Amino acid sequence: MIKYKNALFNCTMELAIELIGGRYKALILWHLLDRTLRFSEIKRLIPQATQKMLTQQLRSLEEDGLIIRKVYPEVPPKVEYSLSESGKNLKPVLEAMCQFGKSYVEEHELKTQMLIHP
Amino acid sequence: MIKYKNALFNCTMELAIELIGGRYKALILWHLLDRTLRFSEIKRLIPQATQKMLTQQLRSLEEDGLIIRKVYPEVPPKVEYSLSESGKNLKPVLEAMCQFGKSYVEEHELKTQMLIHP
DNA sequence: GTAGTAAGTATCTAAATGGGTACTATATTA
DNA sequence: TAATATAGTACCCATTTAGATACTTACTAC
Repeated sequence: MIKYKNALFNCTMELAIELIGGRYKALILWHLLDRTLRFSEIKRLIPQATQKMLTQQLRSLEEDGLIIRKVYPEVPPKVEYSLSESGKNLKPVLEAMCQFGKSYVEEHELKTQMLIHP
Repeated sequence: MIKYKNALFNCTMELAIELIGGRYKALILWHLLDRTLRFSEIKRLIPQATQKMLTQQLRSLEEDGLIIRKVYPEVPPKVEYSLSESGKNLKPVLEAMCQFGKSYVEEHELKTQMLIHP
């Protein structure tokens, strides 16, 4: 039994789901694996998420100590997000997920189409 | 770009999240990694989920071809769930998640307490 | 003849999630 | 003088998700 933030988890798997199971969390972490990103860059990388959603997910990831939020006291604002040490531990998970997705696409012969980006 | 069930995904990671991101999906798959399970066994393993939720998640996993549902024409009913070949490809993901959870518990010194089971 | 069983479905309600729009700050640019 | 840029917050509404409860089937045990 694991206690975290007034919730009980029966196994580490349940805790892991709680930590990275959010709507866009794994995707954000995946992008941060490459490098530190500004808020606007994340928004551009995940256009299907609204600004509110991104802010929410980023705050949650920060609270759980998976990412680090660095605010520069400038105008216009500049905020950089990067992976914490805990967050970096997610690398095997994220890479395995990506690999699984790839194999799933191949097995199920999902049409992969390139779209020209303006 | 990947097209799956009338939805578009920008990368395999997004698809993977769609497939295993549901409330109890990863947990169900994790338990099925060990062995085939009857519905009632899954219910016992994940008591925090209602029957409706479990049925829903299991149906979704079946639709996505990650698990196999075998119904025995008996009364009372007997239904067995097992991993498909696609589902078995999730093993590295699930094991990495579990490992991450473990390291997170250690790093953050979350009290792990044993509860006596009646 | 009643109770219990396994794996559900149906229905209703409550709570969480998500989207849209408007608003904020202040320095720089046109 | 007005527009632009960034990283938000505030508010309202719609949708989705989740929970609780009752019901079903047909066989077996009591």
